[in-house]
Amino acid sequence: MIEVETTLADTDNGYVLEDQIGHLLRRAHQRASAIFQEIMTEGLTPPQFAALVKIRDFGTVSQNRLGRSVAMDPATSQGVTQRLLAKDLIKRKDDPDDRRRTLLSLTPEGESVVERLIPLGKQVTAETLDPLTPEEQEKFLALLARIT
Amino acid sequence: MIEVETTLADTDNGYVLEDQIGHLLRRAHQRASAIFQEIMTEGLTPPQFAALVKIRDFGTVSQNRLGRSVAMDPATSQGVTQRLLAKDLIKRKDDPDDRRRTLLSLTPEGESVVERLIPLGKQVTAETLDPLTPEEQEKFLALLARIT
DNA sequence: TCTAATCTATACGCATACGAACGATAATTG
DNA sequence: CAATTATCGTTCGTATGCGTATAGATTAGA
Repeated sequence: MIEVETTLADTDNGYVLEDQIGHLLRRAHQRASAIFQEIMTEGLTPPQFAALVKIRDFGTVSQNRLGRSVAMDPATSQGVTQRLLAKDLIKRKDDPDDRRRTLLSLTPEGESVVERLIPLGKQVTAETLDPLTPEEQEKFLALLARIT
Repeated sequence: MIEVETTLADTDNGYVLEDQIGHLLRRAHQRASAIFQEIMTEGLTPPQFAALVKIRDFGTVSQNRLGRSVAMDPATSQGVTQRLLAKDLIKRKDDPDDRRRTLLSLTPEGESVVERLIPLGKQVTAETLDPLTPEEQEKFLALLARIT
């Protein structure tokens, strides 16, 4: 994570960067990603882990539908899928019913990896929320979900 | 922004992706960026606008210090600075007191752009927070700032 | 003072992230 | 049924964002 230095002489002007939601979201996301990288193994990134968990939930899913379910652009899905394929965590086959589609599913290794990493995922969530009390955490998540 | 499709058959397992703070932060940040793009002009990105505002606040600042103040890696600062230079919104000169440094400041055009765009920045913030009531907004920002 | 640690800017590689465009295929609709 | 539309996966271009490495400059400490 990046050490942030405070501005000493804010010329202000009615617009303080540090009060803007976009800037705060960017920094909070930065911190969450940094915690993820520290805790998670297998060289998995947050989007890769999210995709993996979702594929497990679906069992079998097209690349496009996977992308929609985790809020990834088709172009982004493409890259994430490629990297999971390269790690042999997922496999693909043509959809017999729709020749435009490719169906994704976990490999046996992918399944065991997901199961093994889910506890770490919970640890990431806990550490990211650590600065807040349990009540605050609940309140915060509820509000955050609404501006999503 | 990306249309998110809900999983129908969550095999769950004690780990629901949609409840994880990292995933929610990623999506909220996505949405905030999308709103920014819709409203802002000049082809400025959120980090570019943040840097511009900060340079205005500082008056004159080294590239490195600018980066720290907006939570950007030195490598990232580099790219953002390059693009602002290419748009002629900022200028650079060598620091006479420290030959490692380069001092950044706004060009006249940069100054007028910042002043013109700040109202749009406020609009972005307002729209991003729109799903929440004013009291909720205040509470949310306070909590968000603490996990930053 | 002279060396080691730090700081600054830069460069490269990898991974999101999105817009735009494209070819192939499906679905719709007139 | 033919023509238009929509969907799916892919590729290209641009912009963060971080890790790592490097080189020059500066500072701190022995």
